Amino acid sequence: MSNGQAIRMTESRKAILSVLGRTRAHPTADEVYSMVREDLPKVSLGTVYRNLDLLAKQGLIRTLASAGEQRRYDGMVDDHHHIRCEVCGRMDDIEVGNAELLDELIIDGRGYDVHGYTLCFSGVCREYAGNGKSHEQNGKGQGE
Amino acid sequence: MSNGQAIRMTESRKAILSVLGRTRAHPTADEVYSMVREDLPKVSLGTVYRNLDLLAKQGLIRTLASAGEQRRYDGMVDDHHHIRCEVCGRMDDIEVGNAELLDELIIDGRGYDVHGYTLCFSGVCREYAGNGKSHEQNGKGQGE
DNA sequence: GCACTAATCGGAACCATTCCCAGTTTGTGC
DNA sequence: GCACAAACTGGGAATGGTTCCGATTAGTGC
Repeated sequence: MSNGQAIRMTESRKAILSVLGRTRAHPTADEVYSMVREDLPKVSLGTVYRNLDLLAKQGLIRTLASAGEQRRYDGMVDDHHHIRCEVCGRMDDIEVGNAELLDELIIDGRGYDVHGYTLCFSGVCREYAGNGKSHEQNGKGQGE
Repeated sequence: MSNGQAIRMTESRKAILSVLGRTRAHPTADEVYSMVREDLPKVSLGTVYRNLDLLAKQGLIRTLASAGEQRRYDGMVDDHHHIRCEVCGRMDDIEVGNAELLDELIIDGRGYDVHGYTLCFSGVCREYAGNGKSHEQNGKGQGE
């Protein structure tokens, strides 16, 4: 999915890639910002946003989906899926069987040229599970 | 999925349900707002947001996922899936085979109590397909 | 009608993200 | 190393979706 056109690898871009490469979390833009500032204290938030966007377009990182939530970024670009905690919003990788089954699922694409899909699970992470709170989001089908 | 506790069905809530019930589009909050204002010209945006949220919690409508995008709402709460145009952002329903296969897919939930999943396809709608523009988003796996 | 609660309005506040622009850095040809 | 153009950056302002808040209105039980 690289964009053909290679981009110049500046200090700030290297720092962003390094930050995303060495965390297994899926940080938001401002989390990336504060981590990058440990290496490059003068970097600006605008630069972080601009470069996250650019690196995602290049296919070097990945942007994760979650409606109305802050955008999150992932340094791993190979094919894997995620689960989001409905309580605290953290995201983890999740191991899934043969999700490529999905490729054969579409019956009627309504005239769309289908490129891909987002598959994101939702649930409650270990930290918040079983403490009595009922977090009934949208259940099966189309999570929040 | 209803919340047990029934809510009072006020004019503005009825109007929102009616608007969502008679469109097959998946309007954003401010599209709902302007449609509701045709019936109830004095309704405020805050009320629309509050009630969309409330109705979604009640399971009477559904909130649709799409990272960094405006939230969209759907009056159909039964189990179906969506496709989003990468160019113009519109969302349509899409017909999918036995997506309940997904229920058996999870191998390692990383300690999460898994509640459900979001499955949203991405592509280019009829209107923008085949006009030479290359819209290479994130392809297969984890769309934007 | 009265008291009480829930819902609403309108606008301000909030916050993630994008835009703008002057200044700096980088790459290229010499 | 020097000059030049293009790309990049920092800082801050602007934008736009969403939430919050105080005052007002509507609904409910008595």
